Amino acid sequence: MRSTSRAETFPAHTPAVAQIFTTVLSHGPLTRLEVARRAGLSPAAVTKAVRPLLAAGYLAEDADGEARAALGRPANLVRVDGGRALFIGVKVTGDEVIAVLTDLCCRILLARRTPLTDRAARAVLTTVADLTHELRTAAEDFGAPVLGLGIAVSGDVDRAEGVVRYSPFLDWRDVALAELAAMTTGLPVVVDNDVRALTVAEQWFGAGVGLSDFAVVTVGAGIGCGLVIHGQVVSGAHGVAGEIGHVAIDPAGPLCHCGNHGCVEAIAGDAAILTRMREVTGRQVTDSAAAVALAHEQVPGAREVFARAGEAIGRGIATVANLFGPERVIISGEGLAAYDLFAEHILDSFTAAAFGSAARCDVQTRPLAFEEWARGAAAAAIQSFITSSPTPTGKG
Amino acid sequence: MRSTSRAETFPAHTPAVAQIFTTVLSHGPLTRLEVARRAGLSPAAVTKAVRPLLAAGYLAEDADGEARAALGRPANLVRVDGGRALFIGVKVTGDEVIAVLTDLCCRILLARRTPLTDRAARAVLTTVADLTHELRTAAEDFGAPVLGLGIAVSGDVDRAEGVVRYSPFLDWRDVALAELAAMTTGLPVVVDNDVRALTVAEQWFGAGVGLSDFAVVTVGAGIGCGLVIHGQVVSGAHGVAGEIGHVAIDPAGPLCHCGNHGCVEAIAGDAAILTRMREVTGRQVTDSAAAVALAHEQVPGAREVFARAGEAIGRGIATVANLFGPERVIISGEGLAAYDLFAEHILDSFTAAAFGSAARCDVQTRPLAFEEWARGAAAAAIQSFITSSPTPTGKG
DNA sequence: TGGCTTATTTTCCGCTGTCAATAAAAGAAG
DNA sequence: CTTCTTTTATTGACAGCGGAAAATAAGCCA
Repeated sequence: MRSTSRAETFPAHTPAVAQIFTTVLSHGPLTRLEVARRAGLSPAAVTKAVRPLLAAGYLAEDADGEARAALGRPANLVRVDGGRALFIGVKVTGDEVIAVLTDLCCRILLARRTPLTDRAARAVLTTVADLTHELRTAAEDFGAPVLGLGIAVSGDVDRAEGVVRYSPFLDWRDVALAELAAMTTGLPVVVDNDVRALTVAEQWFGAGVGLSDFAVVTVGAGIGCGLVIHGQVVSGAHGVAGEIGHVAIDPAGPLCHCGNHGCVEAIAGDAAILTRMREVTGRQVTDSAAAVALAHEQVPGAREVFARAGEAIGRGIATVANLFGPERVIISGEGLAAYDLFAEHILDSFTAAAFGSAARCDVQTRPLAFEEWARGAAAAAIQSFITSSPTPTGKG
Repeated sequence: MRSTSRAETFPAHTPAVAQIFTTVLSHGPLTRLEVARRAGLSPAAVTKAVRPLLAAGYLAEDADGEARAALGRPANLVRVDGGRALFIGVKVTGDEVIAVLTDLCCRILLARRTPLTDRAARAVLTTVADLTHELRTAAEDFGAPVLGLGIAVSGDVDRAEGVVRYSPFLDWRDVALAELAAMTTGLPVVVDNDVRALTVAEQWFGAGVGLSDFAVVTVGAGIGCGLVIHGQVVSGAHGVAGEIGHVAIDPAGPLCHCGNHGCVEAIAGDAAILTRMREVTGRQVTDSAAAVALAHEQVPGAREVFARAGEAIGRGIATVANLFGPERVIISGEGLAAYDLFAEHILDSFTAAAFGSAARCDVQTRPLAFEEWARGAAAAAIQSFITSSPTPTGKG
């Protein structure tokens, strides 16, 4: 997180405050007593932590809960005032930049997309700055300040340093994106890997709320995976983790760009599906939509291409489940457009390949709108805003 | 942890004390200043935490460090007094029970093994109790009390509850082993999965010291894997994790007892190697030693069997590395007896299959003496002794 | 014997979160 | 309409942890 201007910070002077706030953020309006139970604190601590947050406007008190227990003093529900602060999330792909404006509860207020003609860092930075400026201007209508900018990039990203180590799609190496973007926008900036950002969004605002161990699998051009273990997003000792796309499941499978045979991505990635679809049907298929159409038109062999892809994904998920035993796996990604073609095969092969209790893992799917990646970036910015302590506390 | 008698407990009234103690335990004798730095605390806090531990005899002060900086007041090294307390670790296999007596530093003082004729829980319990009694009697010579008993069992074990949910090798289901053993021995008892226990031993006393993300892979009858992520051992939401043995790497591979084809264990487990060795050489091979001998004798095809197994293990490890990005992978297990036949193939296929930075993961091997599994159980007991807080502090 | 340097201890001190008591806000009971 | 009961929220005293800074200790070196 870099910032040039002295930006507004979150008044979380103690871990307990941050924890209480995130509890309210994730679990909707709650009574103070309920918050105390969920956060493992005493009610007194909650009262004390909530007061400054109310005063600062980050929390609000609902007049009254509708459905009330007949007896006793009525409870006052505490909720996050989403309108108190705004955030911008940006996803940079090889072709375009997508930006969203969200509130503190990570609800999307506005979305913008701009095609990208030049992938050089400088050009991308300009586009990001322009979009940010545009959304910031629009944000004035909402009467709340924009307090952070999150940028999601695929590849090897060092979030702590704000540096994109290596992004194959953009052909970037060691770009200090957070620092550059902070200078041009004047906002605190978080840069993170796109899948990890999406995982943060699920952890705080999605299907991962309340779970300490889950995985997010994204299906699309690449096959990615974000892991949350012990309540924390896994980044890997060398900054890379969750490479489910390059889990090799079939030595006899097609050659992957990573040099191995039978990676999940080499079977179920968009490009792989297109290639195979061309081989099988003999037709010119140039995009995923066309491939899906062929399958829906019952063109001979077309469905089998998706079946094979689904099977590969299912086996990849089973591998994840066998290795760390998540409570839930959330499947998402642009590739889900073809989910009706996949679903059964994913689940079947997952069930077959999951060992013992790992099969008890709950496999869900979640549609992924095009702005969702950018929302992930916003979630990362929100997370950083809340947890980045104003007091310089090191961690061992 | 269940205990019938009021056992001696560790005076760790605050997390800082436990952390300081484990720092000294893992990182050998240290000056207080050094401990403070490593634990991220102030020197004052260390002094305060160390005092009661010295008084209770768990820590001791070395008169003086030999190699001293020329200048300034000489430092006083603080170390754990291993002789202060003893622990017993027991590993139960299908054939025998192995027990070790260790000191607080998890150094093995004595080891015993007893064949197992009856796998019923009652019979095993009797054997465990006998061995425990024997070691406790012998422990009197060391002039320190035995403060805990750890039992390691393969299969699905719920450590928190002390229950063996399901152990295929023993054919146990829902055996409340900790409670039973605590009743018969009067010691605090920890029951854990064998691979997890071994992982704890590596984390605290072995090659995992100081690492927050690493994996332990065991090669033998089964292929197992213990994971430490974010400094904690991964247990999985349903109590099962690290099933690297049932990661399927080749749909065309041999049928595994789990019902899938090409699991790592179905290629590289002891039984798989023996079966394949018989097929390839046409000889009667009944144990692993014989298989290793054939390979060493250059019997045609024999080396290839091990090569194939090594390759499977390497690919399994690469899968772990791709998904979690550990800093290190420690390979161990009885199967390492054949390591010279494996090594190259494991490393080659790991390097080939690891994606990007995952290949930077440090792959080590570590010989595994027969008592090592039991030592893991002792490590679990030690860990539990130190971290189980006397004050009932819940965690959310 | 001073001076210098580094290690350890001491002495406050702020701060956090708990405890126990109290206030608040209803409906229920008389 | 008052009083009781029940549940929620708040208050204020308090204990304890860990930090900062200053003091002290313990050697080397002139």
